[in-house]
Amino acid sequence: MVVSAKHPGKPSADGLSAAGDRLAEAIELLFFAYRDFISDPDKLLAEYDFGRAHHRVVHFVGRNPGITVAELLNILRITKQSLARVLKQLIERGFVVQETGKQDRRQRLLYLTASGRELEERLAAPQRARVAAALENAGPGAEEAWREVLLGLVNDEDRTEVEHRITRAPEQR
Amino acid sequence: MVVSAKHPGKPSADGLSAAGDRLAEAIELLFFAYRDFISDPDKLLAEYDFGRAHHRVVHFVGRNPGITVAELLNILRITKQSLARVLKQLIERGFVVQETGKQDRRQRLLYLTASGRELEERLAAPQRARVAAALENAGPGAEEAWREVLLGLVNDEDRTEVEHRITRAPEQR
DNA sequence: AAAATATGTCAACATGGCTGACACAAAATG
DNA sequence: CATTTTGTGTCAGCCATGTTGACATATTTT
Repeated sequence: MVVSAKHPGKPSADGLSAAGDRLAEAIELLFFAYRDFISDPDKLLAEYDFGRAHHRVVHFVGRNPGITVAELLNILRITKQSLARVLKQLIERGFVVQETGKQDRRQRLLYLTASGRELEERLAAPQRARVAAALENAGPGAEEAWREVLLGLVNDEDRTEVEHRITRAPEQR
Repeated sequence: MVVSAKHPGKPSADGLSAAGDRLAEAIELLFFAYRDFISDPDKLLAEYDFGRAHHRVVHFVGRNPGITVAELLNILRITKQSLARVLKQLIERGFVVQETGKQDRRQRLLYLTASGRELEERLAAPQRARVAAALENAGPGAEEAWREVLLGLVNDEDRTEVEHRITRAPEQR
């Protein structure tokens, strides 16, 4: 094979810089993995007339009962107007409830209802199965390495918080 | 600490099912890692008045010179109408060129121009740096495990293709 | 000659981001 | 106690990017 001079091929095509491509491959792999990973719950969400934004809220409220709106915004990194749209629907349709904060009565603490927990469980099941299968297939020890790399991808200034969030019991309010 | 009976806490809060939560944590970690990973190129894209959709096209055309529209659609898993919108802009502004296929003259083979390659490089740089830092920090051997798990997350029916795509030289046309 | 394929395009619509402005209650501060 | 700050909600409008459906054209395959 000859790589066209007019249109250079991928760097590795000439066999000279294959090693330098490993990063590009890793980046691509992350794209493919995420593409399929988030595709799981879509059909189910459609049944509820919900979208991926609803999924994220249900997930993080489920994992952090009593989370405040501000904390949720900090996790999702979206504007409060964007969050309000989906949150309103989840509340109206009885998947999420709000409670006024005891210490700080300005806060609206968010909780899943029984229906909300059921939805969360149904959404999480295929993703858990997918991750479990991938981890099992990769053998023992792979999970630790995998998690360490993912954590390393998080912004430096957010890493501590994420680290706590995925291990810590929910903060008290 | 006492978990409210009215609003059950996360499963791990009672210390009884912490192990079962590992999957949920892994799922969350994937969310956080991807959230920050894709945030890198956004500022740069804004300078060009482009979005993430343009980024994806530039990336995959750059990595697969001469890729057909159909192949690109299969990678991105979007409709041809969605692709057409961003592809048209990339072509009009001189980042991508099309060439009629030699064997099959119906095909439009896609290539980056010099500007396109420059854009691709500028977009990829921060992501490569992020991944490189995460891998280095996780120590030797972590990369292999990380990749294996990510590959395991891909749909069974797509795994072989993805595997080839991230290692193989571009197919001939 | 007819059918299938690769691509392009038009139109309309939905989701979920965004900015900017404003309102209100509660808490924190001087 | 008066003032400022904070947490939240909401209205209005815009934009990017996904969707479906229909149709056109050129080319290849049958």
